[in-house]
Amino acid sequence: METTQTVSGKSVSARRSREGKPVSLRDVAKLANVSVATVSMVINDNPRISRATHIKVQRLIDRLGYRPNRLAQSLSGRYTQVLALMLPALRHTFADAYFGELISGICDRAGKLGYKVMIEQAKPEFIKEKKHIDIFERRYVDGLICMGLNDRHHFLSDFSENKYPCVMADNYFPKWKLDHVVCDYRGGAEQAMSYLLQLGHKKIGLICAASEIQTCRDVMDVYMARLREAGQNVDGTWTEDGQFTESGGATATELLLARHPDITALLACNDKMAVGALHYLAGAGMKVPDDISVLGFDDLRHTAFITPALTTVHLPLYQVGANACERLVERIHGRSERVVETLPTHLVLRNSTAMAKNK
Amino acid sequence: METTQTVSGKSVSARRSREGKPVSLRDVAKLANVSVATVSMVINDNPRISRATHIKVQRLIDRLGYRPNRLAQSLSGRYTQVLALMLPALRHTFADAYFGELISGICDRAGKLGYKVMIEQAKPEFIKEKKHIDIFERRYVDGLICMGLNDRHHFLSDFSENKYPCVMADNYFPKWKLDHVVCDYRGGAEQAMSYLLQLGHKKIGLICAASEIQTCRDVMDVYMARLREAGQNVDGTWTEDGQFTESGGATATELLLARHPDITALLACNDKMAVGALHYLAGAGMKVPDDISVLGFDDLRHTAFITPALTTVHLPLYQVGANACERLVERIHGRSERVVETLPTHLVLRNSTAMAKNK
DNA sequence: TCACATTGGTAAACTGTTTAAATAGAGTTC
DNA sequence: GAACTCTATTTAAACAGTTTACCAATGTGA
Repeated sequence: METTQTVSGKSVSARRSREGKPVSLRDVAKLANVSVATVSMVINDNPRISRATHIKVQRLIDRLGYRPNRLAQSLSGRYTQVLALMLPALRHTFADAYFGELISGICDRAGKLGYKVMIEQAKPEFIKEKKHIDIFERRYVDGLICMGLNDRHHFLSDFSENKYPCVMADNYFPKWKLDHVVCDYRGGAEQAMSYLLQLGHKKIGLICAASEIQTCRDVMDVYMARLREAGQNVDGTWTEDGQFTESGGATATELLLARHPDITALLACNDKMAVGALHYLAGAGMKVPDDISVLGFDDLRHTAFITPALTTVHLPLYQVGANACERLVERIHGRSERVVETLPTHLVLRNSTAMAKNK
Repeated sequence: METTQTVSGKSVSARRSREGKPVSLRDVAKLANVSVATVSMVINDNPRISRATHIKVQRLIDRLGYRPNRLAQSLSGRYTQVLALMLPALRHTFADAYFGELISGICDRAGKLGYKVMIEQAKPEFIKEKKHIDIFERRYVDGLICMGLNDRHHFLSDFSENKYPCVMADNYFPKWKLDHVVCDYRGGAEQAMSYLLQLGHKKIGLICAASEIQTCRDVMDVYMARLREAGQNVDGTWTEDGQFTESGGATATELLLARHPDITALLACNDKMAVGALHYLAGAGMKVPDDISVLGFDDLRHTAFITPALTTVHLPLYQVGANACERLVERIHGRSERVVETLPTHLVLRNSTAMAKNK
């Protein structure tokens, strides 16, 4: 009783004990007449503390509004409970719905697993100064999720061999042994090509992008294979780089149609380029899907609302993000086998595709 | 010389001294034959250290690849050099290009100022558990930038009176005295309305959104005022809530046209709703801009590529993010006057608007 | 030549937590 | 009643830095 009274008479509801300083473990310990170790064990629900002590200390903690300092916790503990997200250093990376979906998945899952998420961008000087290693060595984070990177990001080799917990989201790199969670781009390409061929299209142009990205090469491979299977004689002139952007997609469309005016369908490696294609075609007075079909990849939310609504391969990006996060946390907790996870895609039929016209 | 040899003979290029542990300040001090205080001062460029010692120690630091542990630095120092971003807990927050632009601006500027950025979402339980205060008290971050919040987020009152450094990005709350950097929504609305009136439109519908958001109310105010000035007798039936989404915008358009079939122009409070309006109109067989004009707010990048390309009020969101970040850092460093910054907007003319038809 | 200031550096205290080892005390066994 | 367990708790050493008070060795002025 004595103790309790002293306590309530002191700094209760002040939240800050010694002039302005936040309440610390020591303050709680002193007022509870126990050692700091005891308080620490109470916070961490250590079963070695008796029920009575636990309740007594917990009550005081609540009263004082004590909150453990996470810097100190991380410093003495093994983990920081923070993950980093590595994004490419593009002009307006975050305004891109593709990354947005991945990030949404990651953040939601990270929150559920008790992790905070920190943002990093793979700027040239960031890599040059080895900051990607810094974030681990200086104890900023426990793990890293990378996205939007390509074969030229050699720094990724620093993460092979389990040196630091790191997972690739919707990307993979055969030349480095890294964990990854990706969409099944080959499967998606199969679905897209089967559908277009079924609709009677034979002259199909491909708007691809960076050949330094494996998933993009996968789509190209399947595209070539399926067309050759169908007896078409495709070569490089049926393919054009759209740089993953709307304007790039528009330009690529223009070039492809200039070379092959008889094209009846276009397959784009992402939705932004497909939107660019639609934009160019509208400007050029070609009707989609009557004159030409356009098929995208991603299923970004807003492409359902444009005119014509885009037929596209749905990529489970949110899920990829969530799973990547989950796998990363497993790795942080000690899993040592490499993770290679592929998530299925499906076709979303809308209004930008139709039967091929007999030209 | 003796010392140098010992050094090179020991753990140079190992980066980890005592079995597996990373190099610490103490390791450097020992090998350099100076005190830890000296090494600390070298790292922090403290002028009390002589040129000679500085060079000697710095060389050793480079050789050993020593990196100061940021947890320890932050624990003993005043700052963490981390900022938090508070986003609303929507379904796929990050896939939204509006937030994306703000975030891009914040991240770029934060990086330049030497800050890391951490993500938080204002989920109900996050607020209930006072986690928004936790991030400060538990020393996760030095400051906070909020976006996409509204009048019902009462927890914001915890940030008035300079309790913790916090800045609102593209939002403001008359009822709480908070720092903010916003776009000039009133000015933008003036530009939009002037333009529509100039084109001869009189029957103008407004697709607004959450009335708990001041910037939205600003647009509505100007809309009403300008129409009344023009002799139009507007009331609530000319306004419909589109919930900031494409589908909401489509539904709002439908309702507005059902009530007022003579509407010749629609003003939407954001681009997503404008896109939704275009979507509905295309489906309903109405030609934009011939039958009806549509004007948005935001200037999201992709709205230049849809058909018809959207006329919209450009909001300098990237800049708002960057400035908010800058103001926040100033506040962290001690500025005490409140910041209220408004950035100018401008109209971007594209193809979704035209002269009013004489109905 | 003495008093005093300046310079460059060090030892020790401090930040707030975790955790391994030590210990006190109660309960059991022989 | 001594020896031996448990159990609950404490002590003290990490963790890896920063900061302050202090000290020795110079330099300067009267």
